[in-house]
Amino acid sequence: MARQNTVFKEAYNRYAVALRTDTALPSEPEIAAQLGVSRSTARAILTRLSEEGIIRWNKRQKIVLRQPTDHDLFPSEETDSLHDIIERSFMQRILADDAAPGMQINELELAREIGTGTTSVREFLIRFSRFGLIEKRPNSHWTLKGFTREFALELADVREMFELHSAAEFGRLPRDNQSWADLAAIRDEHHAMLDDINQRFKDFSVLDERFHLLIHRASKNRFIADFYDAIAIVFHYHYQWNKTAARQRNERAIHEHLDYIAALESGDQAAIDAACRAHLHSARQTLLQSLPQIATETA
Amino acid sequence: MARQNTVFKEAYNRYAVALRTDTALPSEPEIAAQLGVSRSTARAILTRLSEEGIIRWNKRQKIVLRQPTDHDLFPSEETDSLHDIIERSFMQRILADDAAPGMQINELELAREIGTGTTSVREFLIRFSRFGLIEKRPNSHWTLKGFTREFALELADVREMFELHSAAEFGRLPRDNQSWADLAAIRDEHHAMLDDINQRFKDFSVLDERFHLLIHRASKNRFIADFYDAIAIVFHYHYQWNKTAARQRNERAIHEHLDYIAALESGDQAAIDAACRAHLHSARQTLLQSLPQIATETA
DNA sequence: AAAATGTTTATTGTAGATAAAAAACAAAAT
DNA sequence: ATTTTGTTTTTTATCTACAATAAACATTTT
Repeated sequence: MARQNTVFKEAYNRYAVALRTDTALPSEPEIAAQLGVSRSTARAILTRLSEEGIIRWNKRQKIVLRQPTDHDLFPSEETDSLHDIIERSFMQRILADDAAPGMQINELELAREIGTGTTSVREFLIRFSRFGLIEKRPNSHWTLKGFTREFALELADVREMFELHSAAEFGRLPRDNQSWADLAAIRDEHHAMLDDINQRFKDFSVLDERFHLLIHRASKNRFIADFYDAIAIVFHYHYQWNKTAARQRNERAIHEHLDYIAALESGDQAAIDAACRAHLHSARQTLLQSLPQIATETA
Repeated sequence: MARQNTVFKEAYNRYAVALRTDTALPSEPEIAAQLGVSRSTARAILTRLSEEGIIRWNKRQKIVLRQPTDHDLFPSEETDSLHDIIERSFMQRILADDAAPGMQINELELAREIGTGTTSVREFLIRFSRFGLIEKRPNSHWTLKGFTREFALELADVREMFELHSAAEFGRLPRDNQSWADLAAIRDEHHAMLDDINQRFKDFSVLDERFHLLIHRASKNRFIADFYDAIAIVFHYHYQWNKTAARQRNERAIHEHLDYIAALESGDQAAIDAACRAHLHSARQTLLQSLPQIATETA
């Protein structure tokens, strides 16, 4: 097998669930653009929908005959991209308790375990190496550096430098910039979450990511944006496996965010700096507390 | 061909040139450690040296019979690692005048031109992408973002944040730390270069890199260190193709370095901050002036 | 016993092949 | 004339295979 058609299957599912009986579908290029795939893939979707009797397709005429059922969709195992499968599987391994810093990472073993070829694993590891959690010795194995206290501190230091910079830039944005409207929307979502904190505290991490991403976008700096992507992925998996005192921690963070947002909206650089520092300081504490207690760097 | 034996050939050359007639060679593990290769490769080297009549080898006895000549060495084309070949070839392309920002990068075409497989090119591009000069659209081509004014400004911003941080950390190092001795040595080299500036101004870039690397090491932060690696590679190629007003520019930079070093040695954080800012400001100007004038981002 | 050499095994680095997906080209319809 | 559909070509993503290299194991030497 050279390549799985996961792009097709995933897009097919996405398109099928949105279909409504008796409606007419747009042109092929439009469908392709909607789904973010090429027209070739869009046509493959239409072909399959037609074969399954879900639409009647004749050149420009595309009529939805019936609503697709769950039975028509591809199972979720077949729609995940190989990259995502490897990422999940790998993160699970390195965040597991038995993954000690200094451990060797074997490409072939990983590939066999995941049920994939070595090339994909190699490429994943190369991409992943920019997060600073693994390191390669040339012509030899990868080494797991691990989610240690040192890692957390180094990450937090860079994050603070970048976010102070981005926040200051944000404060300088002209008032008619779209980001101010986005910020106001996010502010309102914070209030809404706070009103129903007991039910919704679990949704905070998504909101948190959106908030910080908005701030970092203001810097218009590709290195800062890339670094925040890395942080977001690492945190995503880390907090998924380490859910401690989430309710209280998140409520506190929401209040800090609201102070921070108010400072941004005031446009007062000193206030922005202070509010940003306050939040980053407590974010650092949260991160350090979430670390597995055993893990210390094996220099 | 699965893999070229460039590791062997490069290490063979390195070892051969250091041989002296009538000396005895150390044990295999020791040779391997000296060269930074495995014992397997070290043995391959000894085998070849023996076959060529350069040494007499019998178990522990390894006597150098004759000095190897240039004729005994492998030609330099055969000793470069594939990664280096691809890197050079690629940098040449993207720094060439006809490489306009927004241009597509074709893996297969690049591979054919370099005379290598696509896998190696792909892996190179993935690694190279962290420098922010190229970008990938999933399932589609790479795009050259190019050495533009935007790139230079974003790079300079991050560099300044990191170096101000590292310089402050350097100032806090205990006086018995090895870095202070290294700094003094580099200070002396600056003076020596200044005394003979007309002859030696071309060697400045190497000294410059060592100086800044020493500072960044003080931060003990893997993200800062990695970023400086990226800067160093980009600058290495960039200044190789853009040699403008090197004499004057370098002399000025040496003076700034000496001020900066004096500030570090004083331990006065305010002085360090000021000297660091002064140098970074002029480094930014140098970088901007070295840009090709045509290149502006195609958003 | 510890270190060196001799031998075998495991792992990485790279080429080549192939299906999926994108992109380009050609013909038809508004 | 522009957009849409039909068809072909190009390019990417991924698997498999294999030589180079590293690493492990076994034997010998000091």
